[in-house]
This record gives sequence, C-alpha cells and structure tokens, in this order.
Amino acid sequence: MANKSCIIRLSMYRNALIRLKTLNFVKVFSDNLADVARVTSVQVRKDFSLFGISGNRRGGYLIDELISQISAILGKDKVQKFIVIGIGNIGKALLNYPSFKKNEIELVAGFDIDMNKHNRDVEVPILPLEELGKFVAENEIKFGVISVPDFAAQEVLELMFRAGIKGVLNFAPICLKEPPDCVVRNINLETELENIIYFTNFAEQAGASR
Amino acid sequence: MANKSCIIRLSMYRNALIRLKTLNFVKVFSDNLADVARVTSVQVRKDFSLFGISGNRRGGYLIDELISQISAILGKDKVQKFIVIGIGNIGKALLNYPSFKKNEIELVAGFDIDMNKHNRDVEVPILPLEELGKFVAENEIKFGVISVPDFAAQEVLELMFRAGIKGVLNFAPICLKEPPDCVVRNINLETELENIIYFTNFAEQAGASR
DNA sequence: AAACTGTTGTGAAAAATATCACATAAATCA
DNA sequence: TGATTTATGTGATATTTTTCACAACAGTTT
Ligand SMILES: NC(=O)c1ccc[n+]([C@@H]2O[C@H](COP(=O)([O-])OP(=O)(O)OC[C@H]3O[C@@H](n4cnc5c(N)ncnc54)[C@H](O)[C@@H]3O)[C@@H](O)[C@H]2O)c1
Ligand SMILES: NC(=O)c1ccc[n+]([C@@H]2O[C@H](COP(=O)([O-])OP(=O)(O)OC[C@H]3O[C@@H](n4cnc5c(N)ncnc54)[C@H](O)[C@@H]3O)[C@@H](O)[C@H]2O)c1
Repeated sequence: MANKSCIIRLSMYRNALIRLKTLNFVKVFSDNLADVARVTSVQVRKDFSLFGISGNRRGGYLIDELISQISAILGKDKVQKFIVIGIGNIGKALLNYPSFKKNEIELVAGFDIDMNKHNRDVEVPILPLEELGKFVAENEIKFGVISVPDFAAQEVLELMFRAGIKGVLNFAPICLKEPPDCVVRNINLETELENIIYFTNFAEQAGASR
Repeated sequence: MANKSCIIRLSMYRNALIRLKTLNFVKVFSDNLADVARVTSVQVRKDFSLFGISGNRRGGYLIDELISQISAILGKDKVQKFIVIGIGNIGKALLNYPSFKKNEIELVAGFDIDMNKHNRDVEVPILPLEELGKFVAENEIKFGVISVPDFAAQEVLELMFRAGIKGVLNFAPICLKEPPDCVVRNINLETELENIIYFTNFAEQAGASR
C-alpha cells in the first residue's frame, strides 16, 4: 500500500511539525510542510490522503492532531527499543546521540565481542555477544542496528534473527540477505559519497554543455 | 538519464566485483552480481546497458574490465577529496574510517568551530572554520560532509557553497535547501530507524492477517 | 556443421510513483 | 445571503522504474 519513500516523507513531515510546534505554530498548510520537507504540496496532501489523514478545507491542518496521527502510523506512540551490535566508531556515535530518546527511540544496550568494550555500570550497558539471545527475549526487543565489520555482518544478522529481532539497520557495506519476516535496511556511506561524486560531476557536465 | 538508484546499484556492483576479484574470480555473470547486490539479473544487465557496458553473449563479464568501466562512470579513476565539517561523534567516526581511502575517497581535513578540536599535527588536520574558504580553494576541494548540529547545518552549507563545494552529504536531521548547481544528499538516521519500525510492524500485521 | 545450451541485450509491457487538474468545502467579504 | 477566495482531496494523467519476453549470439555437443 504505502511505499518506502512515502514513509520517509512522513518522518520528515513529523520532524518539521515538531520544529514548527516549538515555534508556537498551531496549524500548518500543506505548502508549509512542502517547503520544509522539500517536496510539493500535492505530494504532502497525497501522502496524507493515502493514510486517511485529513485537514480542514480551508484552514490547513492542526499541528497537534497531525503529529499524533503521523506518530501513530510510524509507531511513535510508544517507545521503541533498539539494540546495537558492534560498539566501534559508528556504534558509539549512535549510543552517544541524545536525540533518539526525544523521539521515542531508545537504544537500550550495546553488544560486542571485544571484552574490553563490555561495561555494565552505565545506563546503556555494553554486553558480551553471548548474552544477546537472553537479553532480547527478556526485554522483548524487536529492533537492532548492525555496526560490525563487513565480514561479520551476515553472521550477526542471523544471530539477531534467531534471537527474535524483526527489523535491522545495517551499516556494514554489504547487502545482507534478509531472513524471512525480517526487515533489513542497508546504509552504505561509501555508496552515498559515490553517489554525490557522480551527480556532481554529471551536473557539471550538463552545465558545461548548456 | 541515469537515476539515483541505478548509480547506487553501480556502486554496489563495483563493491561486489572487488570482493569477487579477491576470491580470484576472473569473470562473472549478471546472476552472480544480482545475488550479491540483491537485485534481479535483468536489473543488472539493464543498468549496464544504460551505460553501454557490455559483456560476452555467453561468457558473462570480465571482472577487470567491468570494474574499470564502472569506476570510470563513478569517478573512481582518480582520488576524490572530501572535507568534513563538524568533528563530533559522526565526524570523528568518518575520519577514523580507513576503508574510504581504499576506494579512492580521501577525507583530507576536518573543520570545527570548537577550538579544542583543532589539531594540525596529524595526517588529517582539524582546522578552524574560518580557514574553510582558503583551504577549499587551495586544495581544489569539490566535496564535503556536514556533521554539525541541525541548527547550524544550513548556515554551514551556504558557507561551503560559497567556498566552492559542489557536492555535500548531510547528516543533520533537516532537509537542506540546495544552492544552485550544488548536489546535496541527506542522511537521516532517525528516519531510517522509523522506516524500519514501520515496515516491521506492517509486515507483522500482514503476516498475522494471513 | 547442425543442433543445442546458456547468457547477454533490449524493446515492449507492467508496475510504481509523482504530478496535474479540478471538484469540493470552509472562511471571508460585500 | 450570495459571491469570492483559498485550501484541501483525489481521480485521471504523466513519468519513472522495474520486469517480462525474446531475439541475438557464442560457445559446446553430437
Ligand atoms: N566509521 C565509519 O565512518 C564508517 C563508514 C562507512 C561504513 N562503515 C561501516 O560500519 C561498520 C562499523 O564501522 P566502525 O567504524 O564503527 O567499525 P569499528 O571497527 O570501529 O567497530 C566495529 C566493532 O564491532 C565489533 N565486532 C567485530 N566483530 C563482531 C561480532 N562478530 N559481533 C559483535 N561485535 C563485533 C568490534 O569489536 C568493534 O568494536 C563497518 O561495517 C564499517 O565498514 C563505517
Ligand atoms: N551521533 C549520531 O548517532 C547521530 C544520529 C543521527 C543524527 N545525527 C546528526 O548528525 C549530526 C552530527 O552529530 P554528532 O553526534 O556528531 O554531533 P556532535 O554534537 O557530537 O558534534 C557536532 C560538532 O559540530 C561542531 N559544530 C557546531 N556548530 C558548528 C559550526 N557552525 N561549524 C562547524 N562546526 C560546528 C561542534 O563543535 C561539534 O564538534 C547532527 O546534526 C546530528 O543531529 C547524529
């Protein structure tokens, strides 16, 4: 029904709305959201229409209502717990990032094979990989992040899956084979940089030949 | 002509090819690449056809040739220099990541407003923001990464643009307004996590009602 | 050397996504 | 109260992207 980019846009709208709310906005027009999310206003309305979200035929949308409707769709009406496997550069950056919590995303534990990284005496403990299954079961974790080196990623994914994890964000630069009924999204930063290189060069050429 | 996801796939194919090459593969079939990049083999061939890349009607593709052809398209036939603005968690993670260099991407300097972060006595120096313009001009930098807090991101982008940067990867969780002839790609990790939450819940519901 | 096999390459069809065009509703004004 | 203005909501249309179907081809077998 809804497509991936539509959901990404919903997230962005929600972000924008929260921002606008702190500026004491009470209602918004699809045009406002379009500006902030860098899309067209029709796109905004179409996205809403897809989820049965509606505003007032003239007065736009009430921010509070809109936020809670989008939040419900995105599962942000309750805190969603994540674990992070691989507490290196990326893993640490994620665990240190305070804003997730503000948006109902809670990183509840890290896991690593390197025992030097283990640490139970902090709010978000770093645990040995062996405890993954137990922890996931006891705390009913559904989501996780993979930030281990590429060669370990597939193996870690399978471990997570067996533990009961249903959704994974992967930073390792390989395309993981997703187990059945498990959602995996790959983020490949190198690929992103290459994309920029390509389109920058391309734009230059196009510009030059104009 | 070529679309964004096609270029992303080219990057993935290239990655896969390099991986296969280290396993002493000499040629590949579109099927092999499809497996590694998790797409269909038609997609692979179609992507190639779009760029006039062709193989042997029966024997697949010669890895070496293929790598160099894709590399040329992606601008990987020479080292591409990037700067990073904002040397916090994410900025540091990027600068510490050794694999960029292996793939012709070189992070040549970091910039920060916090003078405690400045450091010239290392391979990749961290410089004050004031030196951005000079550095970019002198070193002919075209690309950069934004890893500053959200409220500073737009301002930093404009600074980079005025300095002559043409392509930017942005980690701040806002949609930046791209200056003319400047390519900007936004990575929003929170949005990615929300995406996973949505599609995991969605898959569960679909599964349950089956 | 003809038949066969397995893979590429691509125009055509299908599916997914975004845009357009405009009817519809609410608020304001005359 | 009726005309006017200004958004929304959405079926129809256009565009983009993927998949299908199959011809072209190069080896291999008989
Ligand atoms: N750092 C970056 O900027 C960057 C950029 C692009 C891609 N990546 C990718 O992101 C991933 C993480 O990068 P990083 O820089 O944080 O790596 P890192 O080497 O700093 O950290 C990896 C961590 O994973 C742990 N680990 C290794 N094998 C494990 C296993 N089987 N189970 C659990 N933990 C294990 C290690 O002990 C280490 O703490 C890598 O796949 C990397 O290729 C990172
Ligand atoms: N760390 C994460 O896991 C994470 C997750 C999601 C999003 N992000 C986003 O990525 C960006 C970077 O995150 P982070 O965790 O590395 O932040 P951070 O706070 O650790 O680092 C930000 C750095 O930017 C510098 N800075 C601030 N204003 C600046 C300016 N005008 N010019 C130059 N430097 C400036 C600060 O001195 C600091 O060193 C943020 O926008 C954040 O919202 C980070």
